[in-house]
This record gives sequence, C-alpha cells and structure tokens, in this order.
Amino acid sequence: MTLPHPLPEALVELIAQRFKIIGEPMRIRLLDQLREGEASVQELADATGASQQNVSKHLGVLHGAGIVGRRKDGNRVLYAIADESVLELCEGVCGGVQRQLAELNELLDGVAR
Amino acid sequence: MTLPHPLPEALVELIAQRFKIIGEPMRIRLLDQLREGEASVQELADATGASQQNVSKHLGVLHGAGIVGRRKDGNRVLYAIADESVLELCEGVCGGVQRQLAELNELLDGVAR
DNA sequence: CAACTACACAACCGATCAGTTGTGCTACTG
DNA sequence: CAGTAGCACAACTGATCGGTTGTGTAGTTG
Repeated sequence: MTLPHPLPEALVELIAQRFKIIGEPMRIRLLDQLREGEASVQELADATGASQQNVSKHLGVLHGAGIVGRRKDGNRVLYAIADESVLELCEGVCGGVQRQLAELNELLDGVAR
Repeated sequence: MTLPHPLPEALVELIAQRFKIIGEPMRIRLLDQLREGEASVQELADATGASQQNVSKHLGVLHGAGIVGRRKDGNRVLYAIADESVLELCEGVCGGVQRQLAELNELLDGVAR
C-alpha cells in the first residue's frame, strides 16, 4: 500500500491512536499470550500476573480497537486475536530495534578499535 | 523475522516504547513531512503550524529513538528520516484500519439489507 | 436458593506527557 | 560589535492514562 501525502488529518489521528493502543507493555504481553490461542480473562491474568480488573480493562481497549475478538463460553469470556497484522507490526518494530542495536555495536567497535 | 514466545520482558518494553513514540499525531505529522526530504525545525514548524519549541521537543524524542537523524547546516539544524521502517509500520497500520473499515461497511450493509 | 466463579463497570490516585512560556546559546548579518 | 534568526533546554500546567479498589451482574454448582 502506498500512503498519500500529505496524510489527511483524520488518518493521522487514526494511525496515532492505533500505535498508542499497542504501545503499552501489558497489552503487548496479552497479545503475545494470545498467540497461543484464545484464552479467558482469568487465564490471561494468571499468565501475566496482573489483576483480573486490569486485564479486563486492557482487553476492553484492544477489543474496542478491533484488535482482539470476544466470545462467551458459559461462565467465561474468551478473547482471541482478531487482527493478525498487529503481530507483523511487532515484528517490524523488532526489526528496527535490531537494526539499531547493530549500528550501535558498530559504533562501539569503531571506538574500541 | 519470527518473534520468540513468550517475548522477553525487556523486548516487550522496547516494543511498547517504540510504539508509544510513534503513537503521537504531531510526531506522525513530522515524519510525514520528512518524507519530502530533510527539513529544518522552522520549516517543520511552519508546515505543521506548531510552535518551534514544540517541534524541537518532538524531534528530540524521535532523534533519541534513532528514528530521525540530525545535521547542522550553518545556522539551522536539518532533520531527516533515519529509519525508513517507520513508514512501513504506518502503512501496516493503515492496512489494518482499512480492513476494519471494510468489515464495518459489511456490517452496515447487513443491517441495511 | 445460597454460595461461588468469572467478568466488567465506575471511581479514584499517581505518574506520565503534550503543549506553552520563558530563556540561553550559537551562528549569521549589517 | 550590535542585532537578529534558529534552535534547544527548563519549568510549569492541564489532560491523559495505567493500576488499584470497590462493586454489580451473569452464569454455574451444590
């Protein structure tokens, strides 16, 4: 996809909001956990060590953004990743981070030499 | 690239920080502007309608994250995109947004039918 | 029906952060 | 050298947000 230029203001806001939602450690942990498949709030709370309320809150945000899906199963509520593209985004970021660390290493090499 | 699972805590923090930095409308506007090539702080301030101090502050954050590069040119300081991958990230997000809007349209169609 | 589990909602608190204001510093100019 | 332009740093403020606490509700179990 090719981005228009200049970016329309509304799109800028949408993009920023999206990034901001993902830019939270706890939410990334939840998404990472959901890579194993759908899970209940309690399971995610246990897996991350966070409180049930906190997990529920973050899942609500992710669900509101359409990043995860909700499904009732009797007493519980199962969440699952609905937008696989977020994982690709994380990979992209990791790539950037790795590239940066590599450059940093080169710089250190240059100094040490 | 394939992400490890579970994500190490430090990596989670790094990813979140990166997303959070990009998740700010003004910074996205600056990056969008820099797609046209390097520009001075004043030019970016004029282009975005923001104050010089505010632009300088955001550029400082982007520079600290290694996303943009700095270069002195006489009296001015020219900034340029240093990590092109951020643009790809924005495209990825736009893809997700578009997909979401498409699904929303389908839902509306279903209701209206 | 009573007790319990799972979840979400609301209110609150502390921390973070974007934007402004004020200022100092550097480089160019007349 | 005085004046001006370009930029960054520091302090302040208001808003946003993550996490906790408390509570209400739906569904299950004995």
